[in-house]
Amino acid sequence: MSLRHAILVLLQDQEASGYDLAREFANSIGLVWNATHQQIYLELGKLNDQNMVKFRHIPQDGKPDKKLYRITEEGRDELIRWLRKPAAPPRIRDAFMVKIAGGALSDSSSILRELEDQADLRRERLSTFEALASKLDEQGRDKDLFTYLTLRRGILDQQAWLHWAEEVRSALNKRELLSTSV
Amino acid sequence: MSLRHAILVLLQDQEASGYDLAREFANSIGLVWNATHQQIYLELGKLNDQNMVKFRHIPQDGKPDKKLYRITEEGRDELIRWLRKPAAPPRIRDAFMVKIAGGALSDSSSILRELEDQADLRRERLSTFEALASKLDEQGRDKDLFTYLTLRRGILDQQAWLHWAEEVRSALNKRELLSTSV
DNA sequence: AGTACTTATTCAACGGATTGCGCAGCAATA
DNA sequence: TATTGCTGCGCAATCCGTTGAATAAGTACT
Repeated sequence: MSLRHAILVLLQDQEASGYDLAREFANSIGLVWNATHQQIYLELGKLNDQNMVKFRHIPQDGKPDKKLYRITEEGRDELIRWLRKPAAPPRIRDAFMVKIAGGALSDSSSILRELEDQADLRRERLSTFEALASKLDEQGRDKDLFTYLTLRRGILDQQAWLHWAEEVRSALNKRELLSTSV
Repeated sequence: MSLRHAILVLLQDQEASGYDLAREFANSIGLVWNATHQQIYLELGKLNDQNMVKFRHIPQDGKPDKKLYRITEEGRDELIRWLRKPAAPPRIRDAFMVKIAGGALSDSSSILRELEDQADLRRERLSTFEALASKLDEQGRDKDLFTYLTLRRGILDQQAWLHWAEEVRSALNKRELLSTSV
């Protein structure tokens, strides 16, 4: 429901092409909302039809032409309206956790293997978020306070996950010992 | 993609009706995967067509009749096959976080108000998860190890969120002071 | 020279998910 | 007595999202 609003948030302070937005969805906002380029182009089309954004055509040579979108008055109004009404709690859909819940069917070693893969991913994210956050520190984080707070959310989330992974490791190792000693 | 697998996990150790499953999706597994009753009934129909589950008709008096589903051999095979292949990382779609990212458009007070609403929800969840976890403690948590680990994930997640909320509060209060002193 | 990646947009098909509705009867509360 | 809530199942329309592909020209690497 609010891919549109995520796009409007991004267009708030910059004019951008669909391609630009897709890149940002892979990085900054991606922390909080995922979208593929197909979705973004589609949504930009709809937003344009509804006069929430407008674009100008930029011919380029060497590269394909692009459309630079900017938010309109109506778009900003819509965004503000949306910001005012309470957000629905996020739906949780974590396939890996479904596996954990059904873990009794697997053997510990294969769970641990996948746990490590997921942990690698989390560690990677953690260090990129930390790098971005410390870059903000240097320049004073008051200007980009909300970017900073978003990053903090990501950081705390990864840390909590990694801490949980520790618990899983020790619990499964203990279980392994019990089953082999019998 | 894996609502079906979440259902199969639940049917592993109990026979259940669509209604029973819906309740569990609102509680235990809901921690990890959300689904509405419409989705569940639809998926049960498909699973039945594919012989992953079968059901028996239970007439009841006072209450409407129900269908009690149980997992079949084929269902268990499918589940095990799915458990073996790596899970895709969960897509993140958190509308409230989009609001935070676009927070510069709102005033601090309305952000703080919604933050408190969300915090209430998290605190509520935290205490129900903790209650469930301590119930497992008493009976020894080794038998239901994976339920316990799933609960721990939920607990750590809520705690991390609440910790983040603290950071947001102090950051926004500081910001408030700065803007009023100018 | 061939392969692969980046910039840039778009379409089509399919499947998953949400929203809204409908039926039906019992129990409990206001 | 009216309303709300619980148990229990289901359909239909629509929307959202994913997957896969196509086009097109430049750059960079092997």
